[in-house]
Amino acid sequence: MNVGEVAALAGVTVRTLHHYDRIGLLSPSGRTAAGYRQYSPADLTRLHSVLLYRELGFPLEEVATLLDDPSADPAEHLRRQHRLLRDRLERTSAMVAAVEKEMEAHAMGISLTPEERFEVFGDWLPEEYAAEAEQKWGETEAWAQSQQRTRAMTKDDWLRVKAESDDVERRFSEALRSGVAPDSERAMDLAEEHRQQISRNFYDCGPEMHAGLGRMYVEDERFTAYYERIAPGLAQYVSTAVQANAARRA
Amino acid sequence: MNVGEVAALAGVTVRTLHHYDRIGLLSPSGRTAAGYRQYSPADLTRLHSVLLYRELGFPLEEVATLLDDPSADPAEHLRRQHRLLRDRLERTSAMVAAVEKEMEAHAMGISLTPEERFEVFGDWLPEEYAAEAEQKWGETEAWAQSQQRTRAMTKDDWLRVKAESDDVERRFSEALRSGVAPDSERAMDLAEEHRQQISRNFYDCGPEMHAGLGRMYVEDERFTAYYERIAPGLAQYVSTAVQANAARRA
DNA sequence: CTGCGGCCTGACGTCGCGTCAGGGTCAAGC
DNA sequence: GCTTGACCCTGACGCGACGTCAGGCCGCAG
Repeated sequence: MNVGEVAALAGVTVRTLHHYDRIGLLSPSGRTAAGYRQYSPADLTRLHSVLLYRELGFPLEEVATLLDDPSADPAEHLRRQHRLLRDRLERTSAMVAAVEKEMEAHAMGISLTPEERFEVFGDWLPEEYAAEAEQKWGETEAWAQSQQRTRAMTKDDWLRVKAESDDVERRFSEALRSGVAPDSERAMDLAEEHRQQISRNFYDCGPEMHAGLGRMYVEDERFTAYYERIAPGLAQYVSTAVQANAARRA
Repeated sequence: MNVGEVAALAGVTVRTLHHYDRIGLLSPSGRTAAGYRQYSPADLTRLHSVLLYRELGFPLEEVATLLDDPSADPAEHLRRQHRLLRDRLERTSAMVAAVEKEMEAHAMGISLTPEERFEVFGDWLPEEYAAEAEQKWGETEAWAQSQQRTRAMTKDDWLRVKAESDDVERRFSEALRSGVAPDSERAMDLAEEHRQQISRNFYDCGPEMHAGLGRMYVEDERFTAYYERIAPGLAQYVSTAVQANAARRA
């Protein structure tokens, strides 16, 4: 893909891509004979991360160090991005609530104290500060250990993890075949096991998030295909079980 | 208040306030004999709006035109800010969902298509574009009319609106006095009337938002005081009724 | 072979401040 | 009354992340 196409796809200008090239943040993996920039799928993946981190307020230089850190795998980035986005969500909710409070105060003819009105700005510092905090925390042992564990997944570990999930998937398909209802106790227990497995091995996955994944299993064809290849009807089955389990734990 | 205090309160640097002064975005309403900037409460209010709009991605010059527009009253700004924040909330949710999807895809060993991964960036353009859109839409008649209606609240209109809400508050306090349960049909109907009144006269207030307001009536002393001055126990009563009504309509 | 759109590389402009530099101000303590 | 240290002032330059030309090279449709 050449610059124009990438720019259109990612919703940025060509100039931005030029800039990222010059500062070494994202250099296309190839050039044509005429010097045209050629972007590979891997470049697009990187661009995606760049844009996410940028949106979250990181300076480009820091984005570069984050992405070029050889000790941070893709899953690590996804976890970080997820955390940062959830922070932002929380903060935005707080701001919405603050504005609603002001609306109501205004309607009633009450006026708020300045401290109160700025409090949502005051104790903020998350996104940008998150970078610093992370650097500081990056030095602590707890963090280092958790880093270690996820990063140090050897091929063996991966096979073990894969075996674990294969096991749950197999038991799901057995339950399906033997006519166990997807919203039954047994199916829900399997779903819960699935959730805990994800939390242990990949990322922190609460019931709410798990329910979201469940929906995806039937809404996105690729995830559907993944389960349907194991057994026909399994995607819908797992999806239902997962959502029933989420409802149960809520 | 002088610059340092304001800066600390609002969570910005002194330099930022200097900048806003120079570009005429926010000039303190007074100076001491020695030339020290003196910020009034009104200045703080303006600063608050400035920071909100800035956070939402508006260029400062545009913020200035928004705030200096004599045809936009405070309520108008609150409505706009509320709308923009909700847009942002939606967008951030979409991004969170996208990241979760990628996490799951990654865990399963599936890879997403580039189009898909960028779609949350692609069809975006809300916040910044919102400004443009607003300018374009600002020319349409429908918008102009709705502007007219809210802005054109004369003293008479205000009195009528006030009478309306006084009426509901009075009927609430009657219900309270005569022992009608706050989660009864009657109380909930009053709550619903309250909600529709707000929507008609002030801002669009859905059940969910109304429930939030209800919570505030007991959590924030000023709102509590407002209702308690009408009748003791009314704050809690209205709060319960409002939330019961919200639950009913959900 | 001639447009015409897309790509290239400088190079300068812009926005929203950060960061000194050089100097007055003010409340506190000696 | 005088110093001292924190806070304030006004330039003025710097910087990050691009926007915006300018001048020129592809590439392919007609």
